[in-house]
Amino acid sequence: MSNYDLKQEVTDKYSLRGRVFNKLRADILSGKYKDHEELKEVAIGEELGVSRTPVREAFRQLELEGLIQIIPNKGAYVTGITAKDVQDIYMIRSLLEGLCARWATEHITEAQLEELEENVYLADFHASKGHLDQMADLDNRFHHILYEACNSRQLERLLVDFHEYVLRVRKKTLSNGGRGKISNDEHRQIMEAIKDKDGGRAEELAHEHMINAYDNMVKNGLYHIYPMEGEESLEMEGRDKP
Amino acid sequence: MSNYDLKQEVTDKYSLRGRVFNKLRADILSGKYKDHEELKEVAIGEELGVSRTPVREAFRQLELEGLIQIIPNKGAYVTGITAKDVQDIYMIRSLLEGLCARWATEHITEAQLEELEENVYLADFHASKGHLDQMADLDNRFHHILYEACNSRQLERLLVDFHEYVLRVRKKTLSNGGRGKISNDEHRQIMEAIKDKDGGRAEELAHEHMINAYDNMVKNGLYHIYPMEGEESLEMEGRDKP
DNA sequence: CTAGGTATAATTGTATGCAATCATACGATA
DNA sequence: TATCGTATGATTGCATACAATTATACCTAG
Repeated sequence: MSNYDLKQEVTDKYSLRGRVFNKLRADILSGKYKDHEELKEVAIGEELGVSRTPVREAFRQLELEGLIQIIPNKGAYVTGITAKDVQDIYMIRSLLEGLCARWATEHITEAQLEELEENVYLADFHASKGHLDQMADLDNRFHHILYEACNSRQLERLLVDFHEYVLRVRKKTLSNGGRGKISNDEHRQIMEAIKDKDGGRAEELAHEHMINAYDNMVKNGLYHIYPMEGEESLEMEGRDKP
Repeated sequence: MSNYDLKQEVTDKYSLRGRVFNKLRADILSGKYKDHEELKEVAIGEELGVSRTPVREAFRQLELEGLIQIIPNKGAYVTGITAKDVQDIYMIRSLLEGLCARWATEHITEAQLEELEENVYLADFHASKGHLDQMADLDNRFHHILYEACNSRQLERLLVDFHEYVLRVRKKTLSNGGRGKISNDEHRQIMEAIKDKDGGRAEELAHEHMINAYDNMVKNGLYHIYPMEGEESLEMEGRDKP
């Protein structure tokens, strides 16, 4: 995986609850826990070397993210994620990324615009060199700048969430063929539309960018639902297990 | 308030945690807790007559909904909701309701379509009679049918969530002037577009319907952010407080 | 042999205790 | 007087104990 770390994990990374949450989410999205599988508090707790309390708190959050369903007094059941979910999310994202680009056009600061330009410029360089990790970082960063620039807490929260989600089921999308270069060209167009204060064009370009990304991902089989491959293991590092 | 109950509260209503969650969310959205106010576990717990455990679990969920921010080892702080949040949500919703209508056109069942027709027909009657509560129920139900009909877990989850959200800050939007009638006319047009299998038109109509609803709400000052008025009190009914 | 019921086990829901962390106040020192 | 350090209190993080609920197994009656 790349060395890019989202600035804020959805929940804090250093509490037990946060680590349980992130681990379980990763395990669900990566397919370790199968659809409809029951998650038992004590079992999870023992596996991770923690008590039921942080496990329960993590469950509550996973439920709100739609990854598990909790039936009161019965149990927590994995909801999994299907290929259709991924497709739907990309379609939803394509609309929202468009809206985001439009709003960003109206609200972006000079500093943010400059960072966008620098991002595109740098990505051009790394694309030519085939530096995949850096490309992935810059891609993530590009979108996050727009999320911030759109000046909407609500939209930013949604998009950050979806982006997170997608990162987990996506293999290195940019690593194949010329998509890295093409993707960055699309970034450049978006950036220039924003620079020109052409919100409508920015919206349309961002919209298409997302659809292209999805098409490319599907066409090349670059995403998994339940891969079972040795993804980054998200171990509970730094804690002694009794 | 109307006698309409969302089929599923976001979290179950009869556990202590669920009641704490719903109560806190309502109190935040209704303005009982002001922006940046700190929520203390013991204080909330004592107020509601429960221990810290269910309060903590409710906090975790409220954090994910963006209503509070939890700073590890420090505390939970209310994020509140601003007029801009409401506006943004309506703009986001207008896009997603459009997408929902389009997808619903492709996936709606005969039974669902029939319920839509019945809904519009009935609403016409109640509109002429000025039955506000029934109008509100039918309005909610109309949208929920579409949420189900769109055949997308992801989109449904988002829209149900936003709808819930909006219900809390909205006074009786349909109660004024002729909006009830007009709104139902828009519903009819959407329904007919879906019946005609014209997804594009359904999308556009649903999109505009939402923008109209927002405009009407704002123009008439029919929503509140921090009202302090005697909203339904969402008491923790059915539990003895020691 | 099956249906129903009861006892028992397993699991979740809640409360509480203890440890860790953070805020505050007070005092010592420059 | 200002600043740093320490002590104390408040608050959260986690673990565990107990209560309530649900699932399972076994036994009995028909």
